[in-house]
Order: sequence, then C-alpha cells, then structure tokens
Amino acid sequence: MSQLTLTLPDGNSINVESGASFSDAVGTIGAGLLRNSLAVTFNDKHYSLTDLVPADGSLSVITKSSEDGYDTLRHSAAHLLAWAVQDLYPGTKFAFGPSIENGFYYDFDREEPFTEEDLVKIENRMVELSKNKEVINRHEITKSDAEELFADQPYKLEQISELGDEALTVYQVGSFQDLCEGPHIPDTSSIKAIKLLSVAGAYWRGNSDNKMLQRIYGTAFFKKKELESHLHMLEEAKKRDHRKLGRELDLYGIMDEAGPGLSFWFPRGDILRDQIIEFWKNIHRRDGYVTVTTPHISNAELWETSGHMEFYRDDMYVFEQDDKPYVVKPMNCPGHILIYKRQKRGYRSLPVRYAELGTVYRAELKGTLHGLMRVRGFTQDDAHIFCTPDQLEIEVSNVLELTKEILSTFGFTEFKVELSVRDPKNPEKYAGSDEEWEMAEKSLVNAIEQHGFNYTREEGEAVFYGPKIDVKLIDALGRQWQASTVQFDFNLPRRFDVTYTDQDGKDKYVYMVHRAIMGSLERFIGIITEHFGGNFPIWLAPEQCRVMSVSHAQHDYASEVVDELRRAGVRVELDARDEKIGFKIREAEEMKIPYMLIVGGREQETHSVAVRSRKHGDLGQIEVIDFATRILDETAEKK
RNA sequence: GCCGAUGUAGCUCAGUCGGUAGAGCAGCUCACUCGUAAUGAGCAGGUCUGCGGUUCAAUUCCGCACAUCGGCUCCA
Repeated sequence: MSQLTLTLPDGNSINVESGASFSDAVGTIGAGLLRNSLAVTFNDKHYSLTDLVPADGSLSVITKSSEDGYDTLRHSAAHLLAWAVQDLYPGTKFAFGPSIENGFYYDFDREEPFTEEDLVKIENRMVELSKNKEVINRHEITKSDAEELFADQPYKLEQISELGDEALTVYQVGSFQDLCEGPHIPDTSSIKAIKLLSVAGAYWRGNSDNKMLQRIYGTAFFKKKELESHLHMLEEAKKRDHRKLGRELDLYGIMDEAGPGLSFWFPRGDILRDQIIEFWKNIHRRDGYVTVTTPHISNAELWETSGHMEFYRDDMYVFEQDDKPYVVKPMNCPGHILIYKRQKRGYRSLPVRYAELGTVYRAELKGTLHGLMRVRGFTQDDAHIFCTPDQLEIEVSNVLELTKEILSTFGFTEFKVELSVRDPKNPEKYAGSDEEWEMAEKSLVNAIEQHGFNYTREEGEAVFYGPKIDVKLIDALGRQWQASTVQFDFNLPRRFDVTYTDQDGKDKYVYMVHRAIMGSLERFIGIITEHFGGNFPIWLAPEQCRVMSVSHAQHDYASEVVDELRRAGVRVELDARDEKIGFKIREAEEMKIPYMLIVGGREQETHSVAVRSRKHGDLGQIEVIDFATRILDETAEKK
C-alpha cells in the first residue's frame, strides 16, 4: 500500500497509508490532539476529520482551544440554526450564515417577521435537533448538481453562479444542506451552550439596493460556563450603557425637544468635558501644537473648493443668508487651511500643527444615531499637520506616541492598529501620484513599527485622498472602539493650492495629515462612561467629594468644610438635609461619588472629616487640610 | 434611508378583552436630629408621544407621523 506524506505547520511531516482518514492522520500526531480537534485544513481547503486524505499535502488541525475552534463551532451552530428554521418554517430561503466575533448569525428570507417568541422556539428546536449527536458531513459535488440541489434557493443559486467550475462543497446536518466551504465540527455533540440573542434586518450581501433579509444573531460556546460568563458580560454592558448612566448620573442627554442626535451637557457632565479639554490642550501645547478656533458656519464657496458640496452635500446643513448659501461646518480642515494660507510658507517654518476642538455638524441618517456614540453635532479633537515629505514619518510617529499617552491616561493600554492602503487593482481612483502613495504608505508603516504596534494591513480600505492608520482601543469589557485616526491627504492641498517654498526656491504642495486621537469628545466620553462604568477617576469625577452632616448641629461646620475645600480647588458639594446619614451615603454611592466626607460632633471638635471611599468604605478620620492635599495630589496624578 | 420592536407621571414599571389610569422612587409639606447603602405620615403630579380614522365611547383597535431601541447601509 502506498504512503501519503503530510507536512505540518511546524515543518515536520508524517506519513499515513493511502485510504486513511484525517482523523487517523491527526491520531498519528497525538491522541490528545485528536480528542481536542474539530476539523482540518488541508492544502488551504477545509475537511472534516472523517474525510479521507486525498493526496500529499500540508495539514493543519483546528482545535477546540483556538480562535479558529470557536469560529468552527459557531459556524456549525449557524447551520444548526438554519436547520431548525427549515424545520419550523418550511419555505424559508437561506442566504449566508457565518461566524462572527463572539457569535454567529444566519440571514433568512421569509415573508413573516421572526418574533422574540419565534427565537425561543427556534432555540429550543436547535437543542432538540442537536441532542442525537448528528454528524455533520462534507460532500463535494459538481456545479450542476449543486444547481439542482439548491433549485428552490435563489440566494444559493446566485452564489453558485459566481463560483468557478471546480467541485463545490456542501455540508449536511440532519435534513439541512448548505453550500459551504467549512470547516465544521464533526457532529453536534460539541454544541452544548447556545443562545439566540436577537433578530434584525440586514441587506442581502450588505448592499442597500438589495432586499432586506432577517438576520438572527446568536452565540455558542463549548462550555455552559463560558456562555454564562459571556451573557454576564452582556448584562454588565447593559448596566454600563452610557445612555443609562448619562441619565442616572445626571451628566448628559439628548433632548427630544431639540432634535435627534444633538447632545446636551448638564452641569455635571460639562465638568467631564472641561477636565478632558484642559488635559488635551496642555498636552498638545507641550508637543508643539498650536490651537486655533474657526467659525461654525461659512459660505458655501469654501466647501465648493474642498469638494464637500459636490460629494457630501446631503449630509451637510446648508442654509441661505443674504441670498448666498452657507454651510454649518462638517469638518475643520478648510478652516485650518485658510489659517495656514494667510501667509507665504517656507520649508524652514514647517511643520505647522493646528489643533482645534472643533464642533462640527453632519446630518447623519436618522437610523444610525445612537446615544453619544453616533450624533449629528460633535466635537472633534482635530489637528492638521502641514509638513514636508521628509518630516512625514516623524510627525506620524509623534502622533502615535501622543495617542498612546492620551489613551493610556484613561486606562486604555491595549490597541488594535489598522493600516488602510490603496486598492492596487484600482489605482486611478486615488488622488496623488504612485510615488507619493508609496512614500506615504512607507512612512506610515515605519511609524507604526517604531512603536512596536502589531497591525493589520487593509488592502483597498484607504479613502481616495490618502492612506490612513486607525487605532481601536479595547475597553474594560474587552470591547473594541474606533477612536484615533491618522489620515494622509493628497487631495485638499491641491484643491486649495496649499504650498510651501522649498530649499530650491520652488513652491511645492505641502504634505497634510488629519488626525484625531479621541475621535469626538462626545463619543469618547460615551466610551469612558462605559469603560469606567460611571466610576470616574478622581481627576474626572464631576463631584470629587460630598460633605454630609450627621445632624442639625453640624450644618454650619459642614458648610465651612465645603468652603475650605472649594477654595483649595476641590470639586465638593454639601448635603446638609435633615436626613439620616445612611440615606445620604446611599444617595452618594448611587451617584458614584469617590469620597464621602461625614461630619459629626467628633469631626467638628478636631476640624476633620470622616472619609468614606466609594471603593474601600470607611477610611477613618483625617484633618480637612490633609484631605484637601490628598485629593489634589490624586487629581494632579490623574488617578 | 431600510427591516423589526417599543412609546403610560421626572425615573422604573403595572394596567385597561374599548367605558378618559395605578405603584415604588424622585418632588413638596409636616414630624423625627439621627454615625457609614433607604425614618414615618400626608400632598401634589398624566392631552396614556402626536395627528387622523373606526365607534355612542379610543390610552386601548386601524393608519400616518415623530422619537427611542436592536441591526443593516452610510461614515467624502
């Protein structure tokens, strides 16, 4: 009998008899590995363990403990979902059903909308169907057989018609068959912990010209415990929802009377803004930025020049004044360009770095608005760097350094960096020359690598005017949020004729970089509200401490303490109501105030306060002046 | 913008199979002067999101609008 040679990812190889299954092959590597394995990748195609090894080739194993293992499980759970739907609602048309981060979905086309009750029914059916350890089989079939098999499935037929003529793979579980590249788990016995989460509309192939399908979202884990902890995380996220906390902590909100997507900052929330703005301005000035302020409205000609009127008009607030069209600014860049252009610039005076917390307005589609995360009026922590080609790399590198510093001050230390570059197949749709793009992309890559960031390269994701770096931060619940962006711009300098005079006496287009670190102040405060769960650190806390009197007799003393602390620069409020101390503490705890200062007879005698910390409870008595010093130190250290 | 769900007091939520509504908290008044997460009593508070329609009668049924929520799309 002949032997087949399989090369493993570590470079070693194993031999198996021809006619052996992948499961035999994996067993040769190790019995433990076989127990832990779900499927294999062989010559870049996915196979089930029961499939026979067809030839020599490279083999890698998908194990339960890997990221791919969860993807495989969830992908199979999506098939199980489709099977249950086919079973309960015959006639439903099937679209796509992939695994996604933390879960899976399947898109269905059915006249009747799925209700919440349907979801429960489907989930129960999934559990029943998976009970009997149903085997998930992989078959290869010809294109014409596939067309016959899916004759009444228009979405599958559309997909088949776009595929080549080589054999297609079909996975089958129970009475459900799906066109699918896999991989899948061997049988349904590993699907022990599933939960259907929601149903929502989704366009076929994500294109808004196409029909809207019904997407059912769910998640699956190997162990019940994992599912429980994931569901617990979702509960925790709900509790931390910035819209809820914004209301409960009296920070900010959207007022129906004013309109959707427009945020109001109440006195307590405005302190958050102020603290962040002060920090932001100081750190930027330290790093050689200068701040500017540009008007909220300007005549439309400016936006004709920039190209916004042509490409972006539907999203802009445009109105008439003196028979001329005006625009409420959707971006700060043209304003900064005008400031740059007010004088002739030489290479010696570059780089110029203009920073502005500029509030912009964009008429975003109503359906996309979401608390502070997606609004129509927001304040960008914007800056534009005008520099020479030589300076580009160091400037971008400095931006990334500043990004790390600013975000880590808020407790974010884990990032995902994405570099978006040109689509090499479509070079004509971009502004700027090939050499310029190459040079700019190289500068961005070098800058990223200098900081030791891992990054992913997103081919074709760049906007037409230049390559960009996006930084996503990871919050306390492990969720990703897009915050920072560094975008190179070949377009605006040409449109506005923004130049500098180089060493050789010639005027050249300046290199322009747009960058934002927090993204928008509104969104960023939404993110940190959820990240901290409303328990803002001392330096941000709207109310750092609250003085509360035990009884009548200390009212005057309590208000003296408040005056003293306030004069020292502490954000302090007084609670001298005729209420029991337990009641006052409860309220202060609910408002997540870092320090409660209780004053009774004992404290009055020694000019002290009894400190109760939000985190650690009763800390004992301390003199007023010492407490002031402590809290001011913590504020300065951004604790 | 698209699909689906939701909209009752400042907040959280009951309720009405069609006969114009109720609780807790918050607010106000009074009593209590209290030592580390809710003192007690009373009062007041609603065009049941808005506009139409059906009906003797609509908060309830139907339609439209608006807003919110879950997603999709978009984010030159």
